Amino acid sequence: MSNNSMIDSSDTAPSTGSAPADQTRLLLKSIRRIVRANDLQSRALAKATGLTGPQLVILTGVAELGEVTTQALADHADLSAATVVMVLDKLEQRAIVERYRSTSDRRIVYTRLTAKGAELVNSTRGLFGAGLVQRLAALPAARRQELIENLGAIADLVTDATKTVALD
Amino acid sequence: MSNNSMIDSSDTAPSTGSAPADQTRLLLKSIRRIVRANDLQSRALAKATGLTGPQLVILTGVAELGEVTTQALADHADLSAATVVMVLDKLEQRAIVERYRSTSDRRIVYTRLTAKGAELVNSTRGLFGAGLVQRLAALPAARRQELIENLGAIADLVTDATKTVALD
DNA sequence: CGTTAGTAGTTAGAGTTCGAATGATTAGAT
DNA sequence: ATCTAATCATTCGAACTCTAACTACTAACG
Repeated sequence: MSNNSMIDSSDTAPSTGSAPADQTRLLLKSIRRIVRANDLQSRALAKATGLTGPQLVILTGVAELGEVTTQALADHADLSAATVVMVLDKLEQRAIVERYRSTSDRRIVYTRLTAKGAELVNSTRGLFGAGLVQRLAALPAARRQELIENLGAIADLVTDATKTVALD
Repeated sequence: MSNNSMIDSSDTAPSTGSAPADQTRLLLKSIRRIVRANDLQSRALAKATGLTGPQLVILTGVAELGEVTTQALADHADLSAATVVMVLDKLEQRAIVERYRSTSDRRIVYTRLTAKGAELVNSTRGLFGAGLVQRLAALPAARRQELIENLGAIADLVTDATKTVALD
């Protein structure tokens, strides 16, 4: 199970002493695992429900936010506006949402659920991360809270770190 | 800032009582943030170094594992074998790695670094997640440890949850 | 030996994602 | 009033990812 491969870290460790090289590697590994799980989950969801992960995310976003602009939806879903547009195109084709331009400012496009969309939300919302809910529920409340808070902290950390790439 | 949109949670909450619906939503949100940060970081890295995220991950994997099979690399990097092959194709084109078949079992393909690849690893390894390292180093050691352990636990959780999609 | 099953790697096809460029519309300055 | 700058949404091009075939090869069993 455990592979202590004894990699030569040689002189990679800086003199600062804190040098969490192994910790960083571990963290990056966990992130990749999470990213992959997310992808796999999305595909499985698509097969099971006909809606992919992002489609469901956007759909839920529209359900929660009501009449909503594209950009607001992008912020809410943590996706770029371009991606949101693509997802909305598909949802609109299937008459799950509808879009219309604001009359006061014709640049703005609002999105809202159709009746069909509202139905769909109710029937699929429970499915969204169902396995996760079960596993979370199995944990003590305090532990659950701890995990979620720490995950949020990590998200802050990496989001922030995105802004620092190669500043020499 | 806070939008208490008063969504009708109506009867969605099961009778179990624990029902961490909000917690789940929060967790999924954090996951999407992490996924996105990962993507953005990869693109920024590509622009800065000419190597994309996955390319660097695989490259580092080869550096750590030495002579390594495609599948072992896939496991190490948390990617499918297909993706690894595609990445290796590109790295091989650029003479960063080389591949050769095993003589004892001709199905097996080993990958190893070229001299050029070894050089590249040394020059870019520090760049990999540099922003993250800084931010981690700024934290107290105990806190750092806590975050990393909990992230690992989350990764276990979601990896595991992938196997459960829609079992009624 | 020869057929069958299993394994390692690869290719094909479909889907997501982003940044950059574009079009339309509005707000602001002169 | 008009010209310029900013804003919102969208389209375009490139990259990554996966699963599901497919090929090549080895092993196992009669």
